[in-house]
Parts: sequence; C-alpha cells; structure tokens
Amino acid sequence: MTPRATNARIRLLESARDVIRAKGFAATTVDDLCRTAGVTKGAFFHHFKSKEELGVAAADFWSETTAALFAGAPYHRHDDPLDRLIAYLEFRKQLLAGELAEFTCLVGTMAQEVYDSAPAIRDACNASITDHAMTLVPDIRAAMDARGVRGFTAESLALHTQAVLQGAFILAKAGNSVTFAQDSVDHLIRYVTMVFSQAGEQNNEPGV
Amino acid sequence: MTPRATNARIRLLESARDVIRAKGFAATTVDDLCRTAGVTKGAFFHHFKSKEELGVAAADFWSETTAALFAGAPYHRHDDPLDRLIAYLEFRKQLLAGELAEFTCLVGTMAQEVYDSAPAIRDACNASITDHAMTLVPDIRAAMDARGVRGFTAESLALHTQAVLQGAFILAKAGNSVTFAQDSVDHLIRYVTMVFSQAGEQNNEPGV
DNA sequence: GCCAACATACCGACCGGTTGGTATTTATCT
DNA sequence: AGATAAATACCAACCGGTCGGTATGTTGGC
Repeated sequence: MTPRATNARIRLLESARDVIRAKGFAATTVDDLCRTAGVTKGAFFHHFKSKEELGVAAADFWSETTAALFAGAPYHRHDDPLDRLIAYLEFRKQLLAGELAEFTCLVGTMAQEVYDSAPAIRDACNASITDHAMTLVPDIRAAMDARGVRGFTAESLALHTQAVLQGAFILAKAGNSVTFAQDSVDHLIRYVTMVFSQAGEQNNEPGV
Repeated sequence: MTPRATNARIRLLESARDVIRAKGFAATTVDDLCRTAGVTKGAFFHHFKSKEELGVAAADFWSETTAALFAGAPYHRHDDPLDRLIAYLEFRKQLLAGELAEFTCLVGTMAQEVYDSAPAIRDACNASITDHAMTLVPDIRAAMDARGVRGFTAESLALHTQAVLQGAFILAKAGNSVTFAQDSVDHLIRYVTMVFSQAGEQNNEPGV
C-alpha cells in the first residue's frame, strides 16, 4: 500500500497507451499525459527523462500487458497446434469491439509515426510486434510439419498475421468502422485454414 | 509555361507527400513544407487556408497520382480477370523497393494519425483507399463468378488486399526492412491463388 | 488598373524541458 | 527502537524556442 510510490509512473504509462492510440505520438503533448494521469510535469520528467523515453517505456509496457493478456487467453486450451492458431485468430477477431482507440495497437501506431525520427521507439515497437508474433511460431511449425506444408517459413506466416491485423486497424480507422477489419481477419482465417487443410501445388508431401 | 502560377501549390503537395510519409502529419510543420518546397509561408497560406486543408489536398493529390500510376501499369494487359488480379499483386510487390518513405502509403499513414482529430483528412484518406480497392472489384467478381467461389464479397477481398499492404508497410517501418513486407504480399498472393484455384469446402459449385 | 500569386515580418499560444524546492520513504547507525 | 542521513517521489513556476496562422506589403501578367 504505497499511496505515491510509482503510481504516477504507471498512470502516465496507461495514459500514454490510451491518448497516443487516439491522437498519435507527435500530437500527444506531455501536458496531455500529465492532465490525463493527474500528475504534474515535474513528476513526468522525474520518471522519464524525455518524451522519447516515455515512448520507449510505453512500448515496453504494452509488450508486458499484451503478453499477459494473450498468455491467459483461452485459445491455448486446444490440443492441436492448428486449432490453437485458428482459435488465436478468432480471439483476435473478438477483440475488435468497442471504440477504435481501445482495440488498436499502440506499437503499430507509434512505429508508423516515429520509425525514422526516433529509432529507440521504433526498435521497442518492433520488439513488441516480433516477440508476440514469435509466440505463434511453434504451433505454425508443428502444423506445417504434421501436414508437410512447405513454400514459406513459419516466421513469415506469423508476421503475416500481424500485418493483416495492423492493416485491418488502418482500414478501421480510415473507414471509421470495424466491419472491414473483421472481414479481413476472416480472410486471414480462411487462408490459414486452406493452406493447412490440403496439400497445394507448392507442397511435395501429401496433407493429413 | 507559367513560371510561377500554381507551381508553388504543386511543389507543396509533392513536399507534403514526401515529408509526411517520412515524419508523419503532426510532426511535419508548415515551415518544413515551405522549406522543402522552396516557398514562403505566405505562399502556403495563399494556397491552403490551414494545415488541415493541405492534408485533405495532399490526400486528393495522392488519389490522382496513384490512380494514374495504376491505370498505366502493365497488369491490365492480361486477359483473364484472375491473372490480372495476381499480376496486380505482383506489381504491388515490385513497388516495394528503395527507401521506405518512397513506397509507403501517404493516406494510410495520415489516416492512422488523424482519424479522430481531423475527420476531413480521414475521409479523404478513406476515399483514396476505398476507390483504389474498388478498381479491383470487377476482376475479383468475375473470377468468383467464373469459378463459383462464395463465402465472401468481392469488396471484402479487395479491401483485404489493401489491409495486407498497409500492414506490410507497418512491419517494414517497425523492422526497418522490406523483407517481411514482401513475404506478406507473397502470403496474400498464395491466398488469392488458393481461394480461386480449387473449390474449397465453403463453395457449392465446382471450380473450373 | 486589377487581381492572383507570391514575399516579409510578426504574433500569441503552446511545447518540451528545467529549476529549485518539499514531502515521503528507505537505508544506516547507535 | 529511535534518530538521522540519503535517496526517491513529487510539485509549482518558469523558460527559450517553435508552432500555426496573420497582417501588410510587392510583383507581374492580362
């Protein structure tokens, strides 16, 4: 029970997560974050030596919280690796609910904005996306091996799922609607189902 | 040959296209654009009454120039609708060359940033993405009809291709590499090929 | 002579960051 | 256990610079 003690830091990170997703990194001012978090500017620069360092910390915070979310998600219960992968994608589709700024990806948004001007933030965002994608690789690889699927790497398919999701977020923002994003995830699910359900021309070995 | 006459406007729009793709909309200042375009601030606010209006004009300018680029692209030469669609995707993959800020999508970048704070820009970006996607619909629909493919709409697949591309741009920016973007387009091409190459379970009628 | 197309100089608001302080917790010593 | 020193957490006020935007010219073609 520490009434102060690092509460300001966490509140600033939560504010960053929410405000940056709504307004973008550059348009979010330090005063915005202080106001939303209910702290003063002095507190901000006590915990983060610069706005850029907050960006890095926000990306790391995002990595931790999303890792916990997905670690506790129900899709892991399936026995078959392919079933888990499909269930993961269904889970991602279910997450597309509510306000745009509540389900879009912080690190995708930030990476897009600062990839050239703030390499430290970009790298933290890239680590967040890549690390999450890599959690899918064992299941993808197992599914590929079990069915003799070839022609691409497990890593590339894992990253492709993230590309589709990131692109779906952009379509949702541009169209101010979540419908297209859901449709796009459906196409992705259809792709994964098809590529594993039967041996295509690019495969040498027959499927299950 | 008008030595002045609207040259400033076009140079500003070209600068906006290049600078915003590199730094984002919010981080791009009016002075940045004036400096890059070689004009003064007076010229800027003569042609655009605000920075936001420039954003809308830049999105429209993007729509016009990309429409011309794709209208003159070689993929239209194919006779079969599906061949045209695949050739379009191959063409998009070929465009992933050179510097990041040279092949990424201006309107995707802007929409992500301003979807909540500048609806006028967002709508112009959405029109740009949607109009371009809709140029693919006739071929997709023809391919679907010819093979009896069902289970999704032609529009949703057209938008899905744009989602993959937008997501690929984000992966490229985050990873500071174009490899993953190319891999993602390959997955998309594989999906389109598979979904049209044989009648899957979701189709009632046999394929060609 | 008139109007579009610029150019120059400037403004008030705001931005990221600093300063000099105070309150609170924690480690150390007796 | 209590006193004390040292670190941590936080605050209010402020600063130099930059931002989008404006006011007031100047120029050149029709």
